[in-house]
Amino acid sequence: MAIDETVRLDSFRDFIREHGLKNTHQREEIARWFLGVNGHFSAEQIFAQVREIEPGIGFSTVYRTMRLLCEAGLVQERHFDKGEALYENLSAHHDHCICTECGRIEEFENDQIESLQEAAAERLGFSLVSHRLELYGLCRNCR
Amino acid sequence: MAIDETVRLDSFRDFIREHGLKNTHQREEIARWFLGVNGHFSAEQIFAQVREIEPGIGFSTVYRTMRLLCEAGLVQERHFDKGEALYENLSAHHDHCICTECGRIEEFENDQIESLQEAAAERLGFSLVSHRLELYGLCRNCR
DNA sequence: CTGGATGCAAAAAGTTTGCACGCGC
DNA sequence: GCGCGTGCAAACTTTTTGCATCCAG
Repeated sequence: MAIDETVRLDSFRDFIREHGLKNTHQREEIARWFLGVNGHFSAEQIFAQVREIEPGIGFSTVYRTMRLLCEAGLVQERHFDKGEALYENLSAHHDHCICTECGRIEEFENDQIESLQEAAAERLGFSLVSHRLELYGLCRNCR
Repeated sequence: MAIDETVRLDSFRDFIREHGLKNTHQREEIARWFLGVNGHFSAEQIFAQVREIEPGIGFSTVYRTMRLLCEAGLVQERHFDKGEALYENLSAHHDHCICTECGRIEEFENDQIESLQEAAAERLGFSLVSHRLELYGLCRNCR
């Protein structure tokens, strides 16, 4: 995990360099923090966390850097059932199971479902690029 | 479909009455229009359409009525990959296949996937209430 | 008549943009 | 030094709310 984080951070630095951009302090700190966590965070949460490390940081820089991380293919922006965007590290693919009561999010993967999806898209004449599967229900503690 | 629409409209009227609310002109027109269409519409689109029938209508009334329709279980609010909310009639369950190029949305259903989802949720200790499955890809015309 | 519903405008919430200054390269 | 990046504030977009008035029951 620490290793993976380092690899991903390097991959972000490469992305920056390859695109003729600059590797600033702020980008470095946002990426370092975000690539090291698991879960789903809003821009506001990321801002709050990174501000503890880099006090002068601005909101826009968070948005701008998160967009960069998305373009670099390291992060994905998601909209669960609210309007607000949540960012998530993109590594191995997985789907989400969300508790409607307490908001707890579990991740899972299921190859059988994946291949049925592929087939379903094909039947509609689509070539499948990606998908989104979210299960909503009550978790162990809430039901 | 015309029959179904009438049933659903009556069901909305019942919901209103049972909750001690009032069956206003505006609610009636919004519900009548929306329950009669297929597809996914933003508040703005609904507003524009209903305004042709009921010119004086306000934006807030659209939002308020759509919320009522959701509470009545007749409509669902969805967020595809943008922040903006889209409303959809909730009748038979189906999932969505979305073209990332032209935005075309196809609906489908697949019982095999449904039961695998049930099993996957169970394995995580969740009792499944609902789910959301969206396939993204290129449609026949765009690929 | 009376309380909920409406339309408007203002406020919120979330996100983007313009701009002058600052700092990587 | 040049030009991209930053922070700030203002603008924008989408949705919600406060309030005076209106109208359904």
